[in-house]
Amino acid sequence: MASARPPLNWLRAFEAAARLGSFAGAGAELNVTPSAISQHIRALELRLGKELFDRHANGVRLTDRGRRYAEELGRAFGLIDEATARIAGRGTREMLVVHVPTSFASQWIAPRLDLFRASHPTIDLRLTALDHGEGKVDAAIEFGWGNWPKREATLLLRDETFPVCTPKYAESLNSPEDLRARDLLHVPGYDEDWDTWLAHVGVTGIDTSAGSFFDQSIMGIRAAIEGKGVLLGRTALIERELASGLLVAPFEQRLRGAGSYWFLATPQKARTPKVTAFRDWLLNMTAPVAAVGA
Amino acid sequence: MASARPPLNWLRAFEAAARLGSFAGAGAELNVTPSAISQHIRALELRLGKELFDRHANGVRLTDRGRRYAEELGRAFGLIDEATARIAGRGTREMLVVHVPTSFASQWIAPRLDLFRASHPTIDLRLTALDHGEGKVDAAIEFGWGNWPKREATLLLRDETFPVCTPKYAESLNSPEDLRARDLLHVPGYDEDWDTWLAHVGVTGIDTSAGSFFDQSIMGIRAAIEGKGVLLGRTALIERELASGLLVAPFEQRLRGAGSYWFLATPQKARTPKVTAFRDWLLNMTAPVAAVGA
DNA sequence: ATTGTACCATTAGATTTTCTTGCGCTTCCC
DNA sequence: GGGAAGCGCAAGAAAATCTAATGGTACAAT
Repeated sequence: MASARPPLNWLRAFEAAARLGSFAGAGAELNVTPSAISQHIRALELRLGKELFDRHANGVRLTDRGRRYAEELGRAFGLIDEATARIAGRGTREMLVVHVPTSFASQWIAPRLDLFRASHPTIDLRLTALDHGEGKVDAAIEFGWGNWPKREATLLLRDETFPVCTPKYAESLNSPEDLRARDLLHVPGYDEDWDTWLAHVGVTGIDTSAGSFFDQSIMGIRAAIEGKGVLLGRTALIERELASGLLVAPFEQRLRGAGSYWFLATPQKARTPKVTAFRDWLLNMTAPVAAVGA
Repeated sequence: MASARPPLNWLRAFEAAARLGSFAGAGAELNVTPSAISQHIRALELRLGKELFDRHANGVRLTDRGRRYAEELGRAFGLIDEATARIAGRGTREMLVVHVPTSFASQWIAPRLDLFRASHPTIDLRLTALDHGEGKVDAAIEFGWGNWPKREATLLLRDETFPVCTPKYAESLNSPEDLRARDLLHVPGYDEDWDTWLAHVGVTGIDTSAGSFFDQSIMGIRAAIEGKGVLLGRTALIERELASGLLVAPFEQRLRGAGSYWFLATPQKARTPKVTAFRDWLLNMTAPVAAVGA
């Protein structure tokens, strides 16, 4: 009878406190303060009309009743964990759900996933480009300026913007002026676009309203790889293509943008081990940066 | 491993939907909208990386995986319910926690508890005078004007205020002027006090700053029963004493106050069966009144 | 073919639940 | 005597949950 069941979060707090022998220990396991645990257990006792712990100034002790209840709850939670592990098919592994731009996921994270898996075999990643609403994902990676409200923002990558194309396409590009006669590939949505770059290198008279436009960088990258034009690329998303020679930078001028890629998580989520582990791994994979609390 | 466990409320929503075969059915059982169930299950599937339901425009169908998972979760929740029933010692009975003024609990509810228990044998009551903070109690009974924010208020009792004392004490009280030479018993905190009543009956010159003062009506009632003075009593709290003759009203003038006793619950709590049952019972026990949404 | 009903999906914002913070207290150890 | 550890409490902040509104589809009834 669901309606006689106490709130499950209270039971979770109680079971953890009983198993670990302290509110402080339970708080550490559940990533909350001991005060939160105390309030849950107090509420549970109010609801049940029974004392589960004897209170002492230097710690709590389970009552006999509390110990029996905790044992049974422990078995129930064990069943839940086993069922979840069986259904998810990952044993003691856990899922980390991250909201990431498609291009960053494909171009930057996917090529390194083997490294993450090797160093964190118990964490499965789910990268989603969709917005699932508040609290449904564990963390996010966003491009911007780091000033998101209510999120801890950790700087991952500063980007540089510069033209790229195939080596063959580059043969006819000796100076930026040569872009006039070529197809420009655009990915709108950033402050740095063809106008910005051309102004940066002091070239005028090129029609930047022409060319092909893509909603996502990865589409433009693919078009460039297929030799369909010159893409205004960004470092983070094409470093493998540059390294392999699939794409080259026909000019050496690069534009340092104001935006960067940031790792975002709410303070509560940021404290969970899997989020911490992923963030630290990302930081290891990128240049040293300082975390900026937003 | 607690950290790989999905949020328990998501599991609860999923298990109910699976067992009842619809999101609408699960919503009805858990007193939430089907939309809430839908969002929880979607989030769970995101977290697990597995589909638990096949979606159809006219309803959902469990996948095989979903059915297996729901069966195991059902067993776990069954363990939780059994353990809770064993510890609480009330089988399928459930606890209703109500925040009530001490005097109202003792003087009005307690004398009728047998009637409530007889008509609702599956609901145990816990009456508490303490404030346990938001969301820790299921409902409240308060004295006031019915304008609490965010609470559904149902009028229970309008009160009348008038002097009461023992029959023996009343022998020397032929008119309100006779109160001048007697001990007044006060329960401060109401708009209607001795000053108000005396003004109401047109009597002046009685020192209402003298006498004994009690923080709770039940103390004053006991003092009156012990013949220690004349209490300015209120209908709801002394009807049994009046009926038994322990206390009498030496004068017939009664003061209709502005305040009343109200039954309060948040809209969410108000929808739960046990809260509904208790409120309806209270209404049956009191004069017919109209519910006022606050 | 049309209409009504039932159900679920999605998004934005409201509400509720949960949690943190700050402070206070006690016990125990050094 | 002082420091460390632990829990309690209340107020307010943060997070989680939920509702409302709208839209869509399938199916049954007409």
